Amino acid sequence: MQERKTYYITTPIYYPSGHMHIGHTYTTVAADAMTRFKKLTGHDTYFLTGTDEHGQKIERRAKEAGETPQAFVDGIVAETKELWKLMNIQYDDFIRTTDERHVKVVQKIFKKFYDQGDIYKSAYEGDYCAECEAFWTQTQLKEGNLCPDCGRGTERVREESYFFRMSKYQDWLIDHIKTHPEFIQPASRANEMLNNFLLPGLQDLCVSRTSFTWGVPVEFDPGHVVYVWIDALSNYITALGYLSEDDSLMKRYWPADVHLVGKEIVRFHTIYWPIMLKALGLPLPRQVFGHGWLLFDHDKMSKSKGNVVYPGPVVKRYGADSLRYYLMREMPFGADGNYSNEALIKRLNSDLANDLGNLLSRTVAMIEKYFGGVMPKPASYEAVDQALIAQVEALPAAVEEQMDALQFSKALSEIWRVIGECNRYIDETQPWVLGRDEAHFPRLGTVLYVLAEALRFVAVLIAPVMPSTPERIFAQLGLSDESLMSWLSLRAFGKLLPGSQVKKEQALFPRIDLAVDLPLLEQDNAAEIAQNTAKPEEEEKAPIIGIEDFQKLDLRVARVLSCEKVKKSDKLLKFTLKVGDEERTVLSGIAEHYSPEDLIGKKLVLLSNLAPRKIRGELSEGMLLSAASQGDQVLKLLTVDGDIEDGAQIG
RNA sequence: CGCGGGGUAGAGCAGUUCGGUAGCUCGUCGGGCUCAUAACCCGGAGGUCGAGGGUUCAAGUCCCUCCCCCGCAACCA
Repeated sequence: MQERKTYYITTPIYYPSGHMHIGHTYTTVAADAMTRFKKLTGHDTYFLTGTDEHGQKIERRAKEAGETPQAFVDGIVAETKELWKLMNIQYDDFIRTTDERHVKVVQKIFKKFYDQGDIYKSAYEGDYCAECEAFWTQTQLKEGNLCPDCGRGTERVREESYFFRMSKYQDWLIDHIKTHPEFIQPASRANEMLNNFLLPGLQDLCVSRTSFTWGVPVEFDPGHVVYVWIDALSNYITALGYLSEDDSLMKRYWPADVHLVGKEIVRFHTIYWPIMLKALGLPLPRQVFGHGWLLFDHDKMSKSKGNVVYPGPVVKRYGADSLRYYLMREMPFGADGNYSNEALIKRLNSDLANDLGNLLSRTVAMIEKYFGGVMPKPASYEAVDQALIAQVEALPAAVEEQMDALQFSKALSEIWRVIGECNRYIDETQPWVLGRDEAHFPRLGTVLYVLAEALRFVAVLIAPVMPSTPERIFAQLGLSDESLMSWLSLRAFGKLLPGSQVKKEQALFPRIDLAVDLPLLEQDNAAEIAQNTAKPEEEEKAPIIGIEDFQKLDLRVARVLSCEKVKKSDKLLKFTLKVGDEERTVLSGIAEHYSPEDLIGKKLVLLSNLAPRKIRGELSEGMLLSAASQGDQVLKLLTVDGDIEDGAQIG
């Protein structure tokens, strides 16, 4: 017996600092659909997902919630697993970076790298934002050394760290990418990696930290924990038992066929990860597929903007299959796409209710009406039948071709094209006319049989994306023989057995009233956002201070003499200010909120005794005060009420 | 000139590899049908393909210049 081909697919391991939203769902559904398709076509599949649970941000969130980091992530992970269950996701393994099996192997890998000279000890210096766990360069920081991402303060940190010698493997990797065009998909991302990172030269990568403890300890150097790269990326092999007592899964499934990732982490998977694998002497994954993002109102989903969408409300109303269909159908896999509840409802109505659901409904209804619910026997096929049959028979190969390229949307549109053909076929053959005369019943039976058999093909082919729907279709068609629900059964048209009892049931996908449901969906989602952000997002309260602390600040009224945009910067404005008889240059990161010409002559509030600092090569002598809403959507400069001379002291 | 992606009908998108009648879904208007979930089928209207220039018998597609939007710039799917 020939051994079945294996297929190993992974999602990224998600960061459980908050609740999983529809973006995570998108990736995971894609992996699940792909796994189900490969299983259907006879592969030995393995589907891995999980969570990346270490790091300072988790440590902090846990503290805010008054929990230990482990208890905190346990809670999120439990919810995540519930969500995947709700979405009908069938993963083979859920790896957590806090699993002992993972931790032990990460330590072994780290040690191995160190022993073979890929990792060396040095020091890292930079401006660090503890909230975002990110180092920023001077040019990236906002005025006042604020983190460009979250707007909080950063600190200058010098930290002893271990580094990975990336440059050593650079030429090998460039060669690999160039000689394996299928490795990075879509192909445009390969150019991005080459031009942005590889060809200019790789910097050595910082792979340990001492500034926090919530991570995998470096065994041979207490105080260090393994930083995200080696910890997180290696999940794809630790889950298979690499370097453990039982590595049979590793032998069976590695290298992975596809790592499914969002486009923002393509870099880590196509540069760091291959280099790590090379250093371990392991083969590389065959493909890293960087898919696009689900945008909301053409904007990135983010909690601070309050535009996150959670899958719960949609699934509760319309079922997991509906949401899965929409996610896989609406946009080409790889490109960004817009999510909106309105588009969702329209798509469900037209494709699922009108086209597919109604096709089944009218087919079954006619078999009941004209044949007492007994599946008729086909007589001879006419040209119109043969044309449809040819399309149906060609469908599995077409779907397979698109699925193999992870083009879910195209695969589905192939299926729906045939569904459209079936609806047209009914119009052409006019079965209700045939039904008026018993002499035409053989012909009528043929037409209905062709439709039922076409629906069987459709039901089998949509199963990877919509796993619960096929059985509902089969039930109505009176089909219970499982061998007729397989991929192999689609080799030839006409396997459906006449004589079975069909049964019309309630609509597969009832039509949705947009006007009624849209507000309800938005309401439910808003409620979920509120619930999910209630606890952890509380702002830290500033400590109570005495007047003497306040008096350290020298606040002055400053008149804007001139103001211009700083070149090559999106956010910076350069001000020349009159403060009494002094002139000052100050840079401020507010260009997204103000036009320079509108500010000239205004009287603003300046913190004048802030230590000067170079920003973009210019010396900034002070800081203009402003008020900002959360996430900086709205930002307003402070000004004074009424007229007063510049230089006046504020207190 | 930091890098990358994008700009095609009212909306959302395909088509650009390799030049040859500008297409799909939704919406809209008209017609058909009555088996079906007010569903289905046919047809119409609607586009200077971001702007300008060039190559060519022929440009959405190739070349040059410019404008606008988005993302990335050491972990947001």
